[in-house]
Amino acid sequence: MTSQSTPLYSQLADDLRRRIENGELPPGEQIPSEKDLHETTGYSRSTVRKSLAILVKEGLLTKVHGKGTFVTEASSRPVIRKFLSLTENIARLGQTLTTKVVDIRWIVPTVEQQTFFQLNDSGEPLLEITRLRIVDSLPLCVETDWFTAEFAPLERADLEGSLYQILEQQYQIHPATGKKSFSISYASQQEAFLLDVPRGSALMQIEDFVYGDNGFPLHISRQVLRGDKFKYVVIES
Amino acid sequence: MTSQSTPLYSQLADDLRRRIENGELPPGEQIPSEKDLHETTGYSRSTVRKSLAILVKEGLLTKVHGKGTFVTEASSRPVIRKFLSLTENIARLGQTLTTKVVDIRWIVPTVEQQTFFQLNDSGEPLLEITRLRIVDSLPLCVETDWFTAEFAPLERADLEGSLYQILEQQYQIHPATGKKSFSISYASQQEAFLLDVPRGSALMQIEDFVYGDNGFPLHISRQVLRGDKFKYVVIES
DNA sequence: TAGTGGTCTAGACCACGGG
DNA sequence: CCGTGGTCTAGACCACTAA
Repeated sequence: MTSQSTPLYSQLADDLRRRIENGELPPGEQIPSEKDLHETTGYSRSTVRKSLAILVKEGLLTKVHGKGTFVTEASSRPVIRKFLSLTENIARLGQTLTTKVVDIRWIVPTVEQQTFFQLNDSGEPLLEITRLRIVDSLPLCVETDWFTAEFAPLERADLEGSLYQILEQQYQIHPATGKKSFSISYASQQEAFLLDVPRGSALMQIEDFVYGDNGFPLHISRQVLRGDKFKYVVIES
Repeated sequence: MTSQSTPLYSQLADDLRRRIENGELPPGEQIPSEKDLHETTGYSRSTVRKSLAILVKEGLLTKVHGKGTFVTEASSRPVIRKFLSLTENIARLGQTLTTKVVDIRWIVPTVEQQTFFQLNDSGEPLLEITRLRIVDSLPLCVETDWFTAEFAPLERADLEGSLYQILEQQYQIHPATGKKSFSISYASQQEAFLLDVPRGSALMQIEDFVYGDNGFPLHISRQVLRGDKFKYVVIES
């Protein structure tokens, strides 16, 4: 009854994720066995297993064959767990993330952007949002996001928080899959100013091409961050 | 009959992967439907789906609801698909990767390394292998790998190819899960020389803490690469 | 409407860990 | 030995795409 059309395994995964982040299921704790969850939820074991697989992939749960499933120790959790989740991940580390909107404008898409968004040559512009993200008063990164006109209302949204949350709550869209690339770029004048580094400094550049869970292109994101001050960690499995 | 204890879904995934890399299933081509594969292989649809999920995760296949499953276009494939797979991924792009062993030595582990490998304070040394990897005569990265004494025979192996292959063939161990981190470091004298860049140049640093499929710590790898010349791409799903 | 992939079930047997 | 997670099956119904 939580919702109508979201799959059962997503609902169960969301529920467990919430209980983990609440502290109800603390790190190191063994969670109920698949059989238990099957019985208490009424879902089949396959469905339960699919839920757990999601959380294992996110690094929140660890399975041990023959023993059970455990909440991953905080120390070995990925710092950044999924797309656009800077906000919550920073919060979990007990640090504060503030966001300042630097610029919002409509731009003519590049060829690469046109391809990704499957735009005709109709000259449809893209919404470009540039924000500065600051951790504990230290500038972390300059993030630029591009959206299609479909998301025009974002222009008037409160962008000083988590874009991820806005997308979920106002559009019922969850970033699902995507392509992420890492490279090095050098600080432009604006980036140097915002990040408080010399112009031309080496920055880590992370580009995301993100699809929503409906399979359609959602947005493009480009972050440039001070790679000397931060590490970007991902868990693979 | 392909093998005895490897799961059916792995066997099917391996088979399809081989057919894709052979060119038998070219990029863009639609592969047989899940129902077809179920009938021709005799495996259940769930098992077939699990195989496909693996290849989708690796970026080799793309599913489209209502249409079918297709071999991913080469242009949108991840450059580096899994741990230690530089060799095969470069090969797929039609480029040649050569490797030169720079240094092999036994070193005293750092605290971080001791923790990962679960070493006692017995002073057990680690095998450190440093190699230069060159793509089409352009130096790509300096890779340093650390192993426990268990892998001492590596010292006398042919290290000018794929470490990944040696581990699979001689130790029957497959890199499975791990933690990867991205940051920026600056070229040391040796790195500058090997990569043909000025000393102090910004390099992309990728650290891997890799576990084998038996769940035990396998090795640590550190790569520093010319982030101005290459992008490191990962597919998320 | 026919064919595709997406979700879900109920049940079976195996492999591993620890008493 | 028991309880855990890992693999696998046979079948059902739904949602999407395209003719």
